[in-house]
Amino acid sequence: MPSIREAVAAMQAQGGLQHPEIGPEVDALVRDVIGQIADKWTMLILEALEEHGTLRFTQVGRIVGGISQKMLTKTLRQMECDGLITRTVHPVIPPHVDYTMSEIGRELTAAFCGVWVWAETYYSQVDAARAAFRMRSQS
Amino acid sequence: MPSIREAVAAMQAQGGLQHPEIGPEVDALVRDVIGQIADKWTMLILEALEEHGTLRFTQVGRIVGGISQKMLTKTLRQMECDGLITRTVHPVIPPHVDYTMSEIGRELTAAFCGVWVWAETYYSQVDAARAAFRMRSQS
DNA sequence: TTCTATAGGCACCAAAAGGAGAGTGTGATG
DNA sequence: CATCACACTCTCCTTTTGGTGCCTATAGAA
Repeated sequence: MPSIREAVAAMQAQGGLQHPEIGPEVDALVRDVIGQIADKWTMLILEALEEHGTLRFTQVGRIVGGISQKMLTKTLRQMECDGLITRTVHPVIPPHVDYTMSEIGRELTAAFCGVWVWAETYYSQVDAARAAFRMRSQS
Repeated sequence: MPSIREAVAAMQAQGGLQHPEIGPEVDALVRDVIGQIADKWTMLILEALEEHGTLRFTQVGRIVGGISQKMLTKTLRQMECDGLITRTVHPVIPPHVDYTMSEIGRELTAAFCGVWVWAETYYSQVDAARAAFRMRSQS
C-alpha cells in the first residue's frame, strides 16, 4: 500500500516540517480546498453529474434528493467558483441553466471513487462497530 | 436514490467487486457513513495517525494543529465509535491514552489518498478558477 | 508544600449551517 | 384571464458547530 507521505508532504508542515521546500501557504490552500470539496452535497452533485451528464437546476435537485433549494444554489455556486462545474445560462423565458462537470471535476470524482467503494465495502463493519461501541458505553 | 446505487454498481464492475443486492436502506447507510467520515478533522487525524503510528491525545492535537480540545475529543470519539481507530486507556496517573488506526481506518486512508493527490495537483487551478470567478462576478 | 502534566468533562456563548416558505419575472398554455 | 414553469432570491427560524474557560484526580518533581 503506497504511503500517503509523498502525496501530501505539504501537510507535514504542521507536524514536523520534514519537507521545508513546500511552504505553509500551500498547506493552507490544500487544506482549504479539501475543506470546501469534502462536503456532502458537493460529492452527491458531482456524482449526479457524472451519472447523467449535463443537467438543469431542478434535475440536479431531483436526482440528489433531500436537498433544499437554498443549499442547491449555494453548493452549485461554490462548485462553479472552484471550477468543478460549468454553468451555462440560456437567456430564454422561462430560464434555462445547464450544469456540466469540468475536467478537474471529473478528476475529483474519479479520485473520490475509492471512498465510495470503501463505504460500500465497509458500511456493515462500521455499523457493527457502532453497535459494539454502544454496548461498551452502557456497561 | 438510484444514482448512488448505480454508481457503486459501476465501480464494483470496474473493480471486480460483487455484491448481490443493494437496497435503499444500504444506500442510506452509505450516505450516513460518508457524511460522518467526510469531515475535515477526521481526515486530518487519520493522516496524522498514518504518518506517526500510535499517538496520545495531546500528540494528535499538536500534529493536526488548530483544533480545539473539544473538537479533538469529539472527533476521536466518533472515530472510535465508527471503528476507524482503537482507543487504549492505561490506568495510570497521570492518564495515558493511546490512539491507533484500525484496519478499516487504514483502508479508508488509502482510499482517500486519491483525493489528497487531487488537491495537491489541482489546488493552483482551483485558485485560478476562483480568481476568474471573482472577475466575472464584478463585471 | 506547591506546582505540573494528562485526558478529558461541563457550561456558556457566538457563528454558521441549513430548512421552510414566500416572492419574482414573463412567455407560453389552457 | 388565470395559471404554470424555471431558476433562482430573500427573510425568518431552528439546529448544529465550534471556541473559551474552568473543573477533576493524583503521582512525581521542585
